[in-house]
Amino acid sequence: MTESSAGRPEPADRPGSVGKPEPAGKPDHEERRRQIAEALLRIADTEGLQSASMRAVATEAGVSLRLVQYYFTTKQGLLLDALARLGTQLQARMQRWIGEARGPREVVTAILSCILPTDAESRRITRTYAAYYALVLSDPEVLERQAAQPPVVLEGFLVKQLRAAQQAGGIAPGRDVEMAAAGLLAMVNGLGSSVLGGQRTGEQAQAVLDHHLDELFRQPSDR
Amino acid sequence: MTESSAGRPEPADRPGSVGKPEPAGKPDHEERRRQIAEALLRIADTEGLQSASMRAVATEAGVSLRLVQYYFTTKQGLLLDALARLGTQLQARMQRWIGEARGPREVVTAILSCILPTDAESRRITRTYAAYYALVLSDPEVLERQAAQPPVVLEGFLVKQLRAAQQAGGIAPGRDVEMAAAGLLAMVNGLGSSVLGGQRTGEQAQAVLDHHLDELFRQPSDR
DNA sequence: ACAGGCATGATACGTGTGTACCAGGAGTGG
DNA sequence: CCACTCCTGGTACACACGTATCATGCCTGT
Repeated sequence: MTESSAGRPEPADRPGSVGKPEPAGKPDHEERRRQIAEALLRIADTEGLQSASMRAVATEAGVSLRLVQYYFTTKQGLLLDALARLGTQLQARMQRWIGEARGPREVVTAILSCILPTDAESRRITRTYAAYYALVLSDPEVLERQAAQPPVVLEGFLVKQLRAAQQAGGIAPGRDVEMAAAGLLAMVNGLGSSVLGGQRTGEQAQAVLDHHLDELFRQPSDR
Repeated sequence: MTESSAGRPEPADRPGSVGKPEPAGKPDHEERRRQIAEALLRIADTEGLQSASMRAVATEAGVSLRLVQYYFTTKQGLLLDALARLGTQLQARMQRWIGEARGPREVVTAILSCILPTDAESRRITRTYAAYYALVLSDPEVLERQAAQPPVVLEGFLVKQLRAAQQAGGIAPGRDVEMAAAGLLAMVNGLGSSVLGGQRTGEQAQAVLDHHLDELFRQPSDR
């Protein structure tokens, strides 16, 4: 049952991008898979994963049930593939945000606040991740690696950035940046949950984050 | 569908605690309900809510399916009742922890670290809450009030304690205690998620929390 | 032109679900 | 003793689910 998302036949001989933009003969496998997986993610976002049956996904994607079965043999395969795509989307968003940042402090701010559900895209991503959360917890081994990788590598990256900011003099040298990184990441995660739960708006969450970043980046001489 | 957990007939004439500890004639309604609801929570903890069918709950509780139906007419009723009980359990645990604390700082520490999944009881409670999380998110209005109440009142209480600590001189007067409370609570929530996700041990999460509490309670003269 | 395989549609199957129905036992007030 | 209400067991129903099966179209290589 360790079926990876690359377990399908996957013709392997991609004809490249030569002419013929779709003569309705050979459909683009990857495009189809994307279309179906995103339908699943859309349902997970709006109605939760428990409403994402194979039939519902097929309807949402505008294809027949058989097609969903064809491109993703089993439901678990579909769930895993969609989760991987969600991870890719988040990663792309984060790199986009990081790219616009100048200097270590802005990079740190970008990393953290790009996860907060403040705009439509991040709300969607966060809600969808939340939908997967319970599933990942109850399915111990299979999904653990797939989903537990991002957080740990992200935390390492954050530590690196904080250390850079510290050496540049933006953070007091006495600070333990590993502890700070772990705390900030957990805080952002928790803030996201509270926004999704309706106890806070995205702007309020952002304000809390900003406040703590100000606190972290305050020089001892500022007081 | 706004059926509260008190929607059952509820004989209303509790005979008090007079003699007859159970002649197998009239069973104790509340005791039965507790037994069944805790079976549901046990399943939610170990296998997730999606495995908590009426039949599974009945088997786990050692009663017939009909009994579960009898005491909780509908499944939603059972889910809500069990969630309310879970909240009560967490509240009881927290008051127990707070009771052992002397001084405002210890109260704050107790509030926060009693949520962290470090011992068996808190692991159980946290996992079970996590199992409910997706359900609450996808069911907007019905469950929102039931579950969104604790966090907001808890945050208010935390603010009060932090302010007390601040006036007692334990926290620098310049600190915004409301922001600090929101951040800490979110951080504890996020730390709990990471422990459940297996990225951190309970002890490591506790260490992160302690570090940030040290930071918050540090006097300006300490540096 | 013809086989062969890829792609897709319609439908069936077995299972598990929440809930409803019916029948009977046990205690109690008249 | 007789209804009467409160409990409890067994079972049935309708439905939704994931998956499997059969059949057919359409493109491609030779």
